[in-house]
Amino acid sequence: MSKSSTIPAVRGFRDVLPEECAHWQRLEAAARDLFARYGFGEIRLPILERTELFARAVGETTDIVEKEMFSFRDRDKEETAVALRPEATASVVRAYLESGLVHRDRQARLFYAGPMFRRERPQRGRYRQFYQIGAEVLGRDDALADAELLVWLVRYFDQVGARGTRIELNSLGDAACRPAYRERLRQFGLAHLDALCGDCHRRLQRNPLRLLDCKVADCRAVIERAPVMRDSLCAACTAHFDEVRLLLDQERVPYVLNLRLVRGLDYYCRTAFEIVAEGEGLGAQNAIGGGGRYDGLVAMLGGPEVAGVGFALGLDRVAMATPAAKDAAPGPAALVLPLEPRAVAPALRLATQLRDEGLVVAVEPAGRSLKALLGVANRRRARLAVILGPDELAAGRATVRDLASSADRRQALDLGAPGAELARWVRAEVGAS
RNA sequence: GUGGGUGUAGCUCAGUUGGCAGAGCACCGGGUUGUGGCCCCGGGGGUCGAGGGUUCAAAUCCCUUCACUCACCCCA
Repeated sequence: MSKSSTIPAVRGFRDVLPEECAHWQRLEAAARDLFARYGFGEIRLPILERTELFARAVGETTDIVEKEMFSFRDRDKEETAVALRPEATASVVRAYLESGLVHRDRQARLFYAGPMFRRERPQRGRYRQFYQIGAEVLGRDDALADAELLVWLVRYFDQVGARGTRIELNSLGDAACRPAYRERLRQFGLAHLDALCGDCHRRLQRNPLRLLDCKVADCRAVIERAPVMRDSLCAACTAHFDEVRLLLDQERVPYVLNLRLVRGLDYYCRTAFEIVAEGEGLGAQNAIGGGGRYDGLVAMLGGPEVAGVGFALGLDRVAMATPAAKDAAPGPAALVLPLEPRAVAPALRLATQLRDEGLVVAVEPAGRSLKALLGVANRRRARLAVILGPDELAAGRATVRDLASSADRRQALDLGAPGAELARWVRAEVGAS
């Protein structure tokens, strides 16, 4: 007689329940609408890719690839290493090349929405399965493309009512100027080794740029004096960055320059940005979006030299930074209440007819007292209770009770009438109440 | 991966120096033969996160473990 135990969800994985889903759908609908206006088409991508794709695109030595991927071997002959995608840009570029989009029209404007997976330690706003909405512009190396994305983001946050969002902007340089800067920064770090924290020692080995955004006070004091990327940008990168900023200023896109902004994925170059949400209980995970330019990525993934720029929004976090609809979901227009088993079939008949006419209708099972059923109707916030008991069956007419006014329309609803007529009657009652 | 906090009813939480497992809300039923909300009465619900140990006796003390949570790290 042992009670079987429940099976919990996997660590870091969670359910998004209807109430929260309603909020998410609003956020997604707003994004789709705005994407359409900016000429983006949706792309639906696989959730599973070859591990190699991310290793090459995101970077072998990034945390994401080194220790955060859900990676395993498929049971095919080659035992292919596959992974749940930790991000989608690599997939978009893979699809762009594989589908031949690259040949049809070098420029592509694509958006996607869906779950990503990273095996990090869960915390508020950080889940092992999280959702991103993202956009990519392929085949465009001009500053206009970068600026358009940022304008999109500002319009989006405005549209969904995200409060306290801030765009942080930086330029990371390109293949011509970044390596030299990277080396200068590394040398600087080595020269101040004993003043830097343990994390920074590791960063120095793996990704010197990361020194720039260390949060330890002692490190920051040192980093203040470190060389700045902006002073190391080549002429082309400077010109590109200046034009992006000029366009943003023209469109009155508010942003703050953050010369210490670094992005974690290897493929970023030139424009890099992050959207940070202040307050609103996001905790430490307050980056609700991020993106930038990745001009070398297409070539890295085996394609021609094609530029690209894009962003991703963390839907879980955007949801936390935007107000959910305050008023609870409205109840059904009518709740049909069969008082006895004989009334069940007519109840379903009636409900189906009304639903076919577009009304929101619910039906309760028989077997409970009228009192109990009306209690249900009240809790569900139904507008009308449609009562089907012995009297109603005999008369062929349902009693309809208006839950707000407590007014009964006894012998009111002709069960033999066609659906459209029933619906018209119900609509009139609901509208009149 | 590292460090801190918290796990008791569906939810929010009490639970004394170790001594019968509790409250509020929610749910179900009754108070009214077929009329909801408010009120009154009653009821069902718990392996006290899990496993082990100490003890006559453990929700309480000890160890281990899991989950959640906050920060680091990382990132959306």
